Amino acid sequence: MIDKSINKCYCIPMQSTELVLDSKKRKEAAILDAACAVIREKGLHQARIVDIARKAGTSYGLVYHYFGSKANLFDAISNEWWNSLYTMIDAGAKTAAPVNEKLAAIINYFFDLYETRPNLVHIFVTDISRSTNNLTPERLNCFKRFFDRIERIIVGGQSEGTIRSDIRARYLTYIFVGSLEGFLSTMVLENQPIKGPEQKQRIANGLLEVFFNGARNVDRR
Amino acid sequence: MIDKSINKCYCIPMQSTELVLDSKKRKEAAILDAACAVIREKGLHQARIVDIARKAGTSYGLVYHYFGSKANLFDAISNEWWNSLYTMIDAGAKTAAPVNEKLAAIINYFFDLYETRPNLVHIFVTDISRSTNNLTPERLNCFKRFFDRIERIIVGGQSEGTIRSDIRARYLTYIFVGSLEGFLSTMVLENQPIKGPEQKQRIANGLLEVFFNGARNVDRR
Amino acid sequence: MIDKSINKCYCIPMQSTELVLDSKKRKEAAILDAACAVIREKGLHQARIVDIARKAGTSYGLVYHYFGSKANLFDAISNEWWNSLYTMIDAGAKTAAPVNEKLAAIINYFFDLYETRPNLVHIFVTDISRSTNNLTPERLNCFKRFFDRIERIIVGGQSEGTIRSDIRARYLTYIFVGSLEGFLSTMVLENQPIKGPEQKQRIANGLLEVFFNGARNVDRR
Amino acid sequence: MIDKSINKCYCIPMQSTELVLDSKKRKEAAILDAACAVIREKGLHQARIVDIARKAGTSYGLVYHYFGSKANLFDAISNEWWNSLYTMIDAGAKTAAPVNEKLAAIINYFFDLYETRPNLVHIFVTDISRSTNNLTPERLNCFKRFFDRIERIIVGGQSEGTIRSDIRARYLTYIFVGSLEGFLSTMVLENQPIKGPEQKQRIANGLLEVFFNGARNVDRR
DNA sequence: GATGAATGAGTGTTCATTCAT
DNA sequence: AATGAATGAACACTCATTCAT
Repeated sequence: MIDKSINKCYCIPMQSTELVLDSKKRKEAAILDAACAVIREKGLHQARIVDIARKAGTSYGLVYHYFGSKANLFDAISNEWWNSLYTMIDAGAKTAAPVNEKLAAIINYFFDLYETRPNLVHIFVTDISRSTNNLTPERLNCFKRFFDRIERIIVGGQSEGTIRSDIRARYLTYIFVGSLEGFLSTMVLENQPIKGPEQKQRIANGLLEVFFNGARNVDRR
Repeated sequence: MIDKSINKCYCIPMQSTELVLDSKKRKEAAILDAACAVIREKGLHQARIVDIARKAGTSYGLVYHYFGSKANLFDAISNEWWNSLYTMIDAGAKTAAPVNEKLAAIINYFFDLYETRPNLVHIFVTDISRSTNNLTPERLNCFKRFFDRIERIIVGGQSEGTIRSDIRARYLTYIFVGSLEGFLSTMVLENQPIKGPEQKQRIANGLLEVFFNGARNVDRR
Repeated sequence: MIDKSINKCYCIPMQSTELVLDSKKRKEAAILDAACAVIREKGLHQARIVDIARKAGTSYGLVYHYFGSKANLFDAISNEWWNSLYTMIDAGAKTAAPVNEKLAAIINYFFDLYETRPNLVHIFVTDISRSTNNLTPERLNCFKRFFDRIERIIVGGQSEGTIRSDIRARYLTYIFVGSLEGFLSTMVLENQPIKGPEQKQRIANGLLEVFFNGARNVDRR
Repeated sequence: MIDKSINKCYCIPMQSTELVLDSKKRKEAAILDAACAVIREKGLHQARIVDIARKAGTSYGLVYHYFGSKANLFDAISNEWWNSLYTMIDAGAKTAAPVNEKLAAIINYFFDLYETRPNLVHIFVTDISRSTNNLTPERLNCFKRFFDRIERIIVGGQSEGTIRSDIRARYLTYIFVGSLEGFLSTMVLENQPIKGPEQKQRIANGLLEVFFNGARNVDRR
């Protein structure tokens, strides 16, 4: 259900079916990969183009040749992040799956991505989400589009009666996304790897459980 | 229950009972206030010492006279944030109040602070929480101390049987803090003021409701 | 006998046999030359990188491109000084020339250099020799290596019986180098040019004469 | 024969005969002492007024109250150095002592001073002698006056026939002072203390011996 | 006299960006 | 396409000096 196309690494997959992946694309991908690694390590502002180029095995002139500016380079990363995310959510939204499955898919998407492309998730949590530097209206919009999509799912749940309507869908959206990001942030900032699929499942279940059924001890109800 | 001492503004309270608030403290406070405003507006990295000084109505030399370096200045802000937070939580923790009240107090603390000192909350959401620049072990520790306190409250709830024990207290902590931060982030980044005490109450209730009882529509159960 | 390779100017020799002296080396040399001039004029500390760049006809950014820092730039000058000096002494030391000729060669080296590259000699007398700023162990070592080489020559003289052994070779070294530096310092600080080869010869002879035979009037002995 | 007044410490001698040494003088002396210590340690340029004041146990405002500026403070040290030196030489010059005794007195003056006030000698060797920063005509004049006095002594020796006249008195002056400074520099820069009066005597003798009789092995003559 | 708050000129250094080769 | 030499705006920070108290 989940589009995992984002999981593909930027750099040349060894067993690529296309025999000729032209050098241009290859370099571009190497630069993007390197950019993710360096930005993750140092943060967007401290990430120097020279470092990125060096890590990508090219000259820094080439970075400008391909991307024009540091801002553009970051935008390329950002856009890829958001587009993958939107695509994934939209693909799920079309299905007739119940709300909890749709939300589960989103949670899994993030955790899967954290395993395959931790740098990107790190950048999302830090420089994409919160940097005041980057707080252009355009960038805020990316977030709104994300929230809107989640909200639509939740509204869907409210319409079909599976989600309570006495709390605004927008608020529920913030709570859902906030919880998810809370987990990701901690893992990312403390550099914790996910220890096996069971832990991933446990966390995902915990998130969904609390979101749907709350933290209250049922025995006492 | 909640220690609101942090709410006092750094700058000279107009109706100060102490007639003499020595000039030194006054300047220091003015600089801290200005720093919060500028850092909030531009982000830590883009905040120039000259701007802060100008906004504080002093020369930039004085900023160094008092704080020694930009990093120290930011640390002063950070420390004040964390210490106020710890103090508030600890004060609440001592009481015999039920878990939900303790958590409500924490939620209220954040939302009240957002009204009285929005700059500080903004900085928390952006530069204190997420900046990779600042990811020193010491700064991670501040976060851990915060989480540990929340976790202790939740463990308390698990012991007394009001909070379910089938989900790790640490996970519940991430969910609780994440939800709360989710709201704050949105308000902060979209520059939304809280429209009156009713809205604040509605949000706070929403957060607690979902955390304790979940988003599921009870009718359908 | 004396290796005069150091006498070559950093900047492009007008009658260079190599048609292509790549621009990179040329700029680097121009910067070093300019650095010598500015440091000589203002002293290491007062020498501003901007001045050096301007005198070299480049931007100050390029100075950093090539040398990384002011300290590195100064080290480059220093190292060149010391290496040339060591090379010269070592070349002379290998020969079977008598001690007085070896010492004469060293004296001549300094005075020749003072004519061809007065800036460098000036810097040696002031910033290389005496600056407390620069008194790192590494820099002291450079001096020690210089003294060790002179001492070895003098010990050679003591062994072969031409130099008295009742005074420690180390002391004689200090006296020899001190006398030589005494002359250089005066010329350098008073900005005196050497007036023709006869004066140079007279000074060199005076130095050697007194070092070997003393200042006492022989008639009276 | 040698005026050792310079040896007195700036700060209050415990057994002062004047019972009341007014606080003003005391502070001034403390500042001068501290200045010597700090300048010796860091070099003139790196010596901060704050450091000097702190070491002197006063506020930096007071340094300005007494000395007006950093340059003045350094001049006070410089002047004291030169005046003591001139006084000492002039006192010796008036006597009918033979040249070698006069020069011996000068050598002893320096080495004695190195024991009692090493900081001052250090500053002489580094910042007074060689700093290009300080190369004002006035400061060069101080040196000239020193050299002139030595030259006069040597000319005296040439007149009375004890010193050879085939080498210019000025050159002999450079050689004498250079040798002496060569020793001092080494001791100062390597932070070597003089190990007892015998070593001091040995060095002084060596200097005079070589200056008068040369380094040549007499057996071979 | 004594203090230290306040000032701001001055400078080393970084780094995105341009462009000739 | 690819390189890296060259540029200069921008900024943190130092520290001598002034001056109100």
